[in-house]
Amino acid sequence: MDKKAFAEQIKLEVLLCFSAYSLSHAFSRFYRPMLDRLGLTYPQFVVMMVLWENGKITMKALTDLVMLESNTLTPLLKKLEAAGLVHRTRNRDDERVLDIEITEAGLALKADGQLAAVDLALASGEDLDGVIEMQQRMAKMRDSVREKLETA
Amino acid sequence: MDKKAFAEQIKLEVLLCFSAYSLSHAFSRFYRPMLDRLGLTYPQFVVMMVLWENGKITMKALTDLVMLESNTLTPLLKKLEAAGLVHRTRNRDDERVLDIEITEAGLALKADGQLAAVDLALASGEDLDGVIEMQQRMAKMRDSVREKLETA
DNA sequence: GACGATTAAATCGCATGCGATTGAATTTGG
DNA sequence: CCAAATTCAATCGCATGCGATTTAATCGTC
Repeated sequence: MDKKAFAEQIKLEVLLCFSAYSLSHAFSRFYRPMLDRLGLTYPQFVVMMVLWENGKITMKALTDLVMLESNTLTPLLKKLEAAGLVHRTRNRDDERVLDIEITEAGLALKADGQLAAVDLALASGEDLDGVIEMQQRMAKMRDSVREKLETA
Repeated sequence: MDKKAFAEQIKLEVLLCFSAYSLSHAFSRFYRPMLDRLGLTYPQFVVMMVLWENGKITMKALTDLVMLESNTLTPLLKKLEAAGLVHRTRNRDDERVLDIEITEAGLALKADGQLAAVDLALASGEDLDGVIEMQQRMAKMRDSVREKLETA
């Protein structure tokens, strides 16, 4: 079958990208009740995961870890700051750099937040080995796609 | 190790949900140049995939297929209508129902759109068997998560 | 047939994502 | 040393997602 004939038969439900897209939304909807109790949205939770682990980080390093850019993270971090969970300060040595540091109130959420992360991780319907394998393969696929985008 | 001790060690990079989240964004960013040439965003492309296959569909059926709600799809469909790719009409038999039908201009994008879908499907770094397996497992996981959300 | 319950879509508000641009600080090359 | 290039974060505009609510139409039960 040539590419055109194959293309005519392709359907949304078999597309890899749509499975990833709809899976990501499904997780986000599933997590909402638990994250609501923490007062966090899912992207805010992702940022807090980084801060619970690292305590302090620059904007640049954060963009690399969460794979989002400053145009997304700046408003999000301002909301976290308004909620009292982080401090945002300019770096003394290089004024271009923004330092982000978790506050006492942010640290106070750590235990509950990390417990939530575990509960959520176990809610996928896969067994533990399956969860680990799928997580690794999706991460590998993501890195492969990102690699291709860079070298394009 | 108890749950609390396990939770303290958990990191963003090993979370299943974050792999799905970052994979979905990676696909979206990777696809953008090709979708730009079609004049579509990724969610618009998803809707057009359904319409290229079905020609005509109700809003209700569309929300089930793409797993998004009318509050997301109404503005998106109005943009597609403004671009001349779809018609939106009220159903004669039941005025609550919105019928969505692809136009000639929308059909004219079908061949290019479906070819794009094939190119994109092959860009993940997995071989064909791996693509199919991952697609199926992600879809199964998504359905499992959605099932749990419903019964919660 | 009436009327409360249900269903479908739209509307509103808020929080992302991200391309494009801007502005400020630093680095680099001559 | 200094101007151009680079880097970093912020800003702006637009397009999602989605919870909550509203509006309109239909259904179900008496």
